Amino acid sequence: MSSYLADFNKVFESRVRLGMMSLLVVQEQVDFGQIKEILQLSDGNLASHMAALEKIGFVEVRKQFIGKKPNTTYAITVQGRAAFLEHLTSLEKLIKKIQS
Amino acid sequence: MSSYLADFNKVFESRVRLGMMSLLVVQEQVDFGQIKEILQLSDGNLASHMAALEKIGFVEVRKQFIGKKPNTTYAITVQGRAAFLEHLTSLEKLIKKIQS
DNA sequence: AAAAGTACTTTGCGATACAAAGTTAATATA
DNA sequence: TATATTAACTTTGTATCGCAAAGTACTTTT
Repeated sequence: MSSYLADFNKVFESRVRLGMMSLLVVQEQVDFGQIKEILQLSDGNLASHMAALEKIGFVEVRKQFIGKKPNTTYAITVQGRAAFLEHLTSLEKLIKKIQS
Repeated sequence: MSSYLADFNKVFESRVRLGMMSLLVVQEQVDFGQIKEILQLSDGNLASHMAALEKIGFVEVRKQFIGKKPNTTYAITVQGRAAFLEHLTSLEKLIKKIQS
């Protein structure tokens, strides 16, 4: 791939993962149920995309019990935040390049 | 998919097509060879992604001869430009939403 | 005891991305 | 005139992806 597009992170070439990161970057803690509802995902789809973000260290999982119910919350990591903002920055640059 | 991400055009969820549209939106005429070199694509990959953009009416093909050599140039269509700018606009909105 | 909730994992399939090789048609070269 | 080259594809094959649906494990509610 050319340097023209080198800054775009491949992991963000997915609406689902883009959506997840968007949620996580604004809200420090988001749980499974919230993400599922907001992004309208099936359990499996949510789990697998989140696993991908986890695997590369962009997201951290926190498992706890709320009352008697299991609860899984996700949080963005420092690297995840950096990578996502970098990605958005290169998109912004692209937009500006186009507008000028 | 949630309304949160509904504005993102699926056809632009590809670095190659994103790159092509970026080139075409700033430069009215881009030919096969230029795109190939700038985006570092194989002939086949270029042709198939461009065919996808053509098929949905975002790009127009112009075939001509330059001297005695065949030359294929691509140009963005009105709809293509509109759709791409819309896509970028929703990304901008996302960025702003996040920054606020 | 049965049903439901939470968070997955597995399965299976259709779509996608890509390189590599093959194709077509013209031109240039030996 | 045979062969190689160039340009622009198309075809083929493979690996990966995205997703729904079904299955699993564990717990709680009925």
